[in-house]
Amino acid sequence: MNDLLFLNHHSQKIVMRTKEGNKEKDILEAAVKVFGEYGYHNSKIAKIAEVANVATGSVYVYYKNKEDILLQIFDFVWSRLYHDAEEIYKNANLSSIEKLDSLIDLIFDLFASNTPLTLVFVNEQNHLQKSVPQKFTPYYEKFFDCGEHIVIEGINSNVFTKTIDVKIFRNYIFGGIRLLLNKWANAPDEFPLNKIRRNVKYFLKNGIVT
Amino acid sequence: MNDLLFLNHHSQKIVMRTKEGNKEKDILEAAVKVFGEYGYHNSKIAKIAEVANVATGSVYVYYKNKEDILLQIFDFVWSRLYHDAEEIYKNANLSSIEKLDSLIDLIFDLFASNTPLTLVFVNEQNHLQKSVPQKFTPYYEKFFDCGEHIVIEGINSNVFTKTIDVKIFRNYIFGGIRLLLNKWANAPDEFPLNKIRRNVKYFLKNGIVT
Amino acid sequence: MNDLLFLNHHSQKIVMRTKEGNKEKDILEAAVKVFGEYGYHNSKIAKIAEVANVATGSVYVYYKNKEDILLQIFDFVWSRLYHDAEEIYKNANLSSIEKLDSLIDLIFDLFASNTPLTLVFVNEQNHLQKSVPQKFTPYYEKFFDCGEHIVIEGINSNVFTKTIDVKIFRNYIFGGIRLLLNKWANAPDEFPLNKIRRNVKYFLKNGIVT
Amino acid sequence: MNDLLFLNHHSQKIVMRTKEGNKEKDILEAAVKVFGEYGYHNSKIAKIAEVANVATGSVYVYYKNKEDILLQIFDFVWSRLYHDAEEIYKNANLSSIEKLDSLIDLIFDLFASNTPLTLVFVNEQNHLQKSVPQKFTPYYEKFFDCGEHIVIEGINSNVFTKTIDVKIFRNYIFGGIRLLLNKWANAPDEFPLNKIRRNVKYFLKNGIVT
DNA sequence: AATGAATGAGATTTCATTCAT
DNA sequence: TATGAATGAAATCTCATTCAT
Repeated sequence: MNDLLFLNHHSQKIVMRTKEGNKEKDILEAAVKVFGEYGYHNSKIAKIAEVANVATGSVYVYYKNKEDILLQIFDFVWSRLYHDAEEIYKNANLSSIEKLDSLIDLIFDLFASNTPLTLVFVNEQNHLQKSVPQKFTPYYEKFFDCGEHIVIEGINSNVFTKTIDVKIFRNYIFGGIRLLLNKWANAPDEFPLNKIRRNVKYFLKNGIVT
Repeated sequence: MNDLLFLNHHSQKIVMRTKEGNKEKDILEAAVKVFGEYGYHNSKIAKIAEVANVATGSVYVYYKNKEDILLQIFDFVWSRLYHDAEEIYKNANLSSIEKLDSLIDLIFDLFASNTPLTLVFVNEQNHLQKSVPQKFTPYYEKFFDCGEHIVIEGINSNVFTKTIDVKIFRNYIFGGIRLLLNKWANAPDEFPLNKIRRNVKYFLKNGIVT
Repeated sequence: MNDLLFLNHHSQKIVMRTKEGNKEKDILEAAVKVFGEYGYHNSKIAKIAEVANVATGSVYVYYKNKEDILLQIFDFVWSRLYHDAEEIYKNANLSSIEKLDSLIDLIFDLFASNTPLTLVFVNEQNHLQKSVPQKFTPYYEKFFDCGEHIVIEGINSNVFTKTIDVKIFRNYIFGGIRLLLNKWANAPDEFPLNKIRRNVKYFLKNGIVT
Repeated sequence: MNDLLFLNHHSQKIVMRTKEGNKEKDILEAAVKVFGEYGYHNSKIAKIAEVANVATGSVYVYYKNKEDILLQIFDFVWSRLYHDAEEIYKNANLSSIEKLDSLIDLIFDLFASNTPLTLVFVNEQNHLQKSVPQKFTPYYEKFFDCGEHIVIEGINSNVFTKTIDVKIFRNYIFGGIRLLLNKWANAPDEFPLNKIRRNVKYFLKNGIVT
């Protein structure tokens, strides 16, 4: 979560990096590491507290419960993705193809420097969508709507084919990217991010038939 | 899991369908239902036993532990996929494109009639690959190798482009299909399997640029 | 709870006293002791299990949670009181005064040999009526209705005075008895049960004015 | 607790009513409300602080711990009751019967305007007498001694019967009143205080036999 | 093989109390 | 005095697994 800003429960920006520390942020970052390493269900609150260098009880000062922590992580990620995606969508200087490429870049750029966050992102979303769908971040849908609009624009301007179903297409790409991010996070040397990025851009535009 | 054969721990075919029932198979099928509905971590052995109509303790007569049940499910699925994929691969009457299409069909055909199995397949594999990678079914790799060979064949015969990285391609497709199967299993009307199948075949061959 | 029968969750009589033991009953009796000694809120499930000579988890095999145990205790007591009270009420051979005296005896007889049960009875009912009133045993109201009917009978036959409000009277007596049972349970020598019993019968009939 | 004086830890009268407020008193009054509503064991210090409009930590500036707050409440109540009872006892103008009636009135008058205080009084005394008997307010015993003396006076002057045991009698009445106060506090319309008062005075003097 | 009662380790969560400011 | 973030001990409850029958 490096140099990124994010918002706490009261929508105040958490940017403090002073000596006194920022426990809310420390805990969230620790949770990302722990969830990333062990998976949500095998992660213990005590371990998160230990990694965050706070007492167990302190976790509950900032987060309602274990699930809430995961919820905040996804809220952070999808909010970022959505806001950046919207900017791309609104950018009149970009062609449909460029917008789609930028969208791909956006995702890879966000995760490029944060393996644990990637692991949480690719592995734990199902849990939340199953268990507390009503509380799941609204940015998720908004992001996809944004992507959909870009594709529809491209179809209307005859750059993209009419043949495809947009809803299916968006899930197809996202599923593909998600699994590739997973592979990268587990074996960065075998699956270098830039190679993945290049291939994905090619696949989705041209397919593989010569 | 209907009319499919599968193998027990001693690699004996389980086909018995006598009156007394086949508890090993009953338990596995019950587990698929329960894991599919609640997710692996929220599934209780007692619930699986109840659905299978056996006593809790009986589950441990046939399976070492909870994880082992999941392992057997994936072993069954990937074994099926691998064996069928190999047949396609070896079929001299098919072109590379036809083989690739058949591979897609293979997957969709397997899951078409079994929503719970689909849900387990798309949601719970990560768990096993994280937690017991060394025990994970060898058919998984074999299946993908098979798919890879088909693509390489196509590249060599100039039907498929050299531009792509085969390892990345295979994960890209599989990730896309996996997420789409998930969507279908949760909302079959919104995501009809045949529409998905048709779109996927188109995407992977042609991409979306006109 | 000595030689009394009581019913388990499935309304089966629990009378077994064999070597194999009867854990459901053991736990309930242990709970009476522990609740009686420490009070409900300061009683630990682990302590109850220890006293009952079972594992902590076994408590939850038979009881939904801590509150459920208390609920079963009160259900047992009030069911006993109600059923015995009804018999008295229906007994045509007794005068109204004799019925009232028998009602008093009934209560004292039930608790006479069981100090811990008395302590639970006099100290912990508030908790349940506050926290889970909807689940509280129906025998409680039924018992009091019974007592009320006896008093009304007496009023109608001019043995008891019209001056009183029956609902107030019933709570007055019961409150008085409850506190006296408490005193007895804590200091049986200072407050001998038979002396209490004799006094109570006198008070409620004659008052103290000469 | 309205216009009543009470004493702080150093036996100084707390009467200050300045703008800045009187936190010690605010906290005690808040505690009465919170204990009354939730019961002692389900009341949280943080909630008391919130109701008192002070910080959590401030509670510990004035009270040693949670139990101490309850102790102060009972000390306040029994001190009031004792001092007023003593006045009645010493009043040479009253007959024994009048004194007894005044004692009843005393109790009802104290609680008449303060439902939460009543609830604490009738529900939480057991807790203290069990858990910290050595620290329980001395006014409790003194109040009862006072009542006892009044009854003994009556017996000696032949107004009250010799038949009764005074210790038992005092607990009987007090138990009855306590339960009735409870009923009133929970359903003031069903159990109007004056009706209760009238009935209690009648019962204890005349009993119910015509 | 089949059972299901019994186990007990373990994890989440709560909250009275402390203490640095 | 006053604060309220931080603490961490403690307790309830869960449930995979065992084992005597």
